[in-house]
Amino acid sequence: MAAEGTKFWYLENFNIFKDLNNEGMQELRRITSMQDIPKNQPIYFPHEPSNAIFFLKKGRVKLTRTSNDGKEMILALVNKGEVFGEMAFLDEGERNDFATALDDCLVCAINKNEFKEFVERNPGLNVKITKLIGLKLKKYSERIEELVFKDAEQRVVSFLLRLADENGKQIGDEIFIKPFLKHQDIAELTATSRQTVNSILTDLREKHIINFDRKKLIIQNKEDLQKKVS
Amino acid sequence: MAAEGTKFWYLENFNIFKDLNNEGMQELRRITSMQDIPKNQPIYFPHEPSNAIFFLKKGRVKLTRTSNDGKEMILALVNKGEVFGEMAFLDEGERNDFATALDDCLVCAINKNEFKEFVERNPGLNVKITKLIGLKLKKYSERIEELVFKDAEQRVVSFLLRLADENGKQIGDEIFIKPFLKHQDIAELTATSRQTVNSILTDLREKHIINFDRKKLIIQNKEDLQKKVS
DNA sequence: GTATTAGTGTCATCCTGTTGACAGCAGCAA
DNA sequence: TTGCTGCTGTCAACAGGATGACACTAATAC
Repeated sequence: MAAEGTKFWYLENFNIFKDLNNEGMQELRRITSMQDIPKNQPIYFPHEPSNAIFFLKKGRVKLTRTSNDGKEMILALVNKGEVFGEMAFLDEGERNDFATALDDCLVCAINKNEFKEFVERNPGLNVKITKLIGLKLKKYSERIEELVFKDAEQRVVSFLLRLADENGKQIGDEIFIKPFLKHQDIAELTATSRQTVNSILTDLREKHIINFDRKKLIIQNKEDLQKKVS
Repeated sequence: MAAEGTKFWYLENFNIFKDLNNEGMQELRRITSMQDIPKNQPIYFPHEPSNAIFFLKKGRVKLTRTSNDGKEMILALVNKGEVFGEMAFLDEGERNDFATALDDCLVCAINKNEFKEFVERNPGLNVKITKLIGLKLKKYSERIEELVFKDAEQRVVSFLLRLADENGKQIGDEIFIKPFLKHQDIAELTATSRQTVNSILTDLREKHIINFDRKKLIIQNKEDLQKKVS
């Protein structure tokens, strides 16, 4: 589902390291450390000093924030091949989000200071990092727009469509997404309640637009889904 | 109200050009063009090609988005000394927001391609641009958090406090903000309705926490205001 | 195999904030 | 001055969705 070769930079789910030469890759390997993170384990906490950026090799990660009165929201999902915690690069003093493994993950941690020196020696990375952050900016602005303009059903449907693009496999005329998420997570991603997510999903299932269980989601009729948010 | 000299980069409302040497400044001047934009006039439209970035010398600008069914929201307010339209630098093909002058403005437009070449010759700018975009990212993430966690009154109050920080003048123990905004604009900034903004402001006025008319806002009791969002 | 826990399905209740409607006011134009 | 237009103030009616409660089912642990 990756959109390689398109002219739109923000569709290239880019690996910022792909143009490095051999020495570059070796050096990069030297300043990184691999970590296995079991499912549901934290990767970093809010208020912890920001001293690394991460590259996700395997699994999924969620970045969350908690309100003063204990409610949770998911800021973003991170998929295999994506970078997270990149605000460390901008001298963010301490984390203000909370990164947790959604599956068993393999994470590649790069020390912030070593990375900065590395970027100085490989200045081509600068633009890539800027684009990476610009990409997140674009995603966030779309998120804001959604929260303002769309109702609960449209937000959930938009999320399902995004999920299909990022994690779906087309099989015949259906799109399979596996593993799925629990309803509570979808609620925290779309700013609704668990119950509302459930009733929206159930309703879509009754109309044979989607099907799902705890493990997977199947989009049976993408067109009808898209009509709901057009 | 600017927080110069603080250790937090994201509080430095920074002029990305301030460390340029003389030649740099001269060259910069060569590739920019000044434009007077009268109040309420557009600066750029959605879907227009993104071929310049802007530096606001005088006045205020709003960046808005419109939903399919015609509703408006304000993505950000831009104050004197700030950069906007910077996504052009990242090869955004066309604008996806709408920039309008809120006052009579003086705007400095820098051609995208010439600016890119300029940055290549002044690589110190790279990090500054990245931080600039990172700053917006941080602001947007806070915005999302607000939309998810806070109710209408808290969102409006948070906005007033931000406005006080960015545009307020402390006189005695009161903070003056002038010019103010119309209620409709505040509604579009805080994702509420004009009527709700009005009733919130009126309520705060009755409690002698703020005072306002069409021209100005006075914050009489910042502590009480802060208590509402703590 | 059974117990325990985590997640799902469903409902009635309530409440925040939207909507539409209209009156009053300020500011500008002629 | 008169009129027009855009903004503010207020209210009643309505609705989308949150909340809490509880039964049910799948997954995991023992």
